[in-house]
Amino acid sequence: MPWRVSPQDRKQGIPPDPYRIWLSEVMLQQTTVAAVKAYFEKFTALWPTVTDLARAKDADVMAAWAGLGYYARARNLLKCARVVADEYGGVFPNDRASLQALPGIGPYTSAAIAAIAFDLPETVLDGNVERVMARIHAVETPLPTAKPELMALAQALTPQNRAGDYAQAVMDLGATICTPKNPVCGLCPWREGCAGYASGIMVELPRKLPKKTKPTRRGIAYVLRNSAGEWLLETRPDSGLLGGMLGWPGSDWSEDPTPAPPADVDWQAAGMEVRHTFTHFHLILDVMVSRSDVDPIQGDLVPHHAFRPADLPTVMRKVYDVAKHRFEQN
DNA sequence: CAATCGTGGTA
DNA sequence: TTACCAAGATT
Repeated sequence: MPWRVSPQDRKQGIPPDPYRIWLSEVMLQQTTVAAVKAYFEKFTALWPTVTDLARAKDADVMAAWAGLGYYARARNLLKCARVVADEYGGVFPNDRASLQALPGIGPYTSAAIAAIAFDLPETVLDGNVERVMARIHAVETPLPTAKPELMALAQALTPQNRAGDYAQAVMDLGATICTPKNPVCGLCPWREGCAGYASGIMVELPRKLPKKTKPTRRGIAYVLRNSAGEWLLETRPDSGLLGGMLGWPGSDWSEDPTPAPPADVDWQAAGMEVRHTFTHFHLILDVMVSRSDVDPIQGDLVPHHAFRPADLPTVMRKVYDVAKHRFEQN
């Protein structure tokens, strides 16, 4: 993983870069290593230091984050970089409390940075550690009720030395051996001390409270391109779903959406709907397209050369794909 | 504190 | 096709 200190660097006494540890840990929140890698490389290439990131334009950071999800992370990332640059002289604070006071850094991330970047004996509790602790101690209390109990167990095992390496080792174990499904107990170095394995219930742990089913909402998205090749787009409000991201104007997303065309022109149905699933609902979007040169009621016209579909969040890129297909039919 | 907030891979 | 899941934070 590109954010880890290589064995050679470690041997030469080269310490981890708190900026890279912080950036990787924020990107890894609820996100797989595979998805993060390319984004981490892109961000560190564009902005090698926290001071560079602090000077970036908001729109550039949001565009670079597009596709990774949980966009509040990107807004908080930039806020955090600016606090570190302006109030800490570009140097991350090296204690748990100061770290957790920064935007976008919660209990897990503050502990991870403290342990991994500063070699402090803090305990990290993420989904991996929860699962490993629940299994080796056969904790049958369901999550999230079990969190305090699992934290206490994790703290009891955290070593005073190299807590960061220990934390990463437990997370690696959870990611590769002690996996949610089909754990590879035959290869596990902790098998002999594992109460879950001994009683044969390891696969069922950690238990979780049942989840609610996702409702389906509908909506209408409008894609307009004028004769100059400009696209009608809008920057979404800073808070809420897809906050701060670029998108197509549209209706509300609800059981029965009200049409809200962003310009009083002739709209054509694209003929194909877009389906997308968010954290807590399914969305079905009807796509309307138009070629016209009327002044828009809402949104901004973006020149063709300045518009990159990759800057859109995924649901909006799906809308673009459908609209593009429709435009190319004529 | 329960709800909100993305996406892509996988069984 | 559907549901579940992944190195959580914020309100």
